[in-house]
Amino acid sequence: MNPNDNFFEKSYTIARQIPYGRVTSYGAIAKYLGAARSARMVGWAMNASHNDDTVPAHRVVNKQGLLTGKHHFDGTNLMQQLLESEGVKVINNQIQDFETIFWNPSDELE
DNA sequence: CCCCTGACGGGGC
DNA sequence: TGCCCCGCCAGGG
Repeated sequence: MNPNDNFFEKSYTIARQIPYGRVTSYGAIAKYLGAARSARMVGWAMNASHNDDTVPAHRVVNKQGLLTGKHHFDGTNLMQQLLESEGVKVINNQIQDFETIFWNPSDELE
């Protein structure tokens, strides 16, 4: 990855590699980027990615598997709908079998 | 320029 | 196990 890319771009690069039907967390991305304590910035990056439809921001949730960012999508549960359309079960903002579908960039990427 | 907030997470107690 | 506090850093008031 190009080290000259800014934090936002790096976050997008990782997010774009999340496989269909899988999810990861803000912290996992931050950690992979070498900024484990800046998970909030990843959230900020996702917020700024609203214009960029190539970034699957709905596949990024918090470490518990909660859809904490659903309020930032259009409508009330667009984020949940997007996930469910990929086969991800969501009940009361909580992703089911979270540990099973969790995709860790630190494990899958180099 | 200072203060507060936020799609988070870890560590302390 | 759970609550609370603190670091992180970009933006807005």
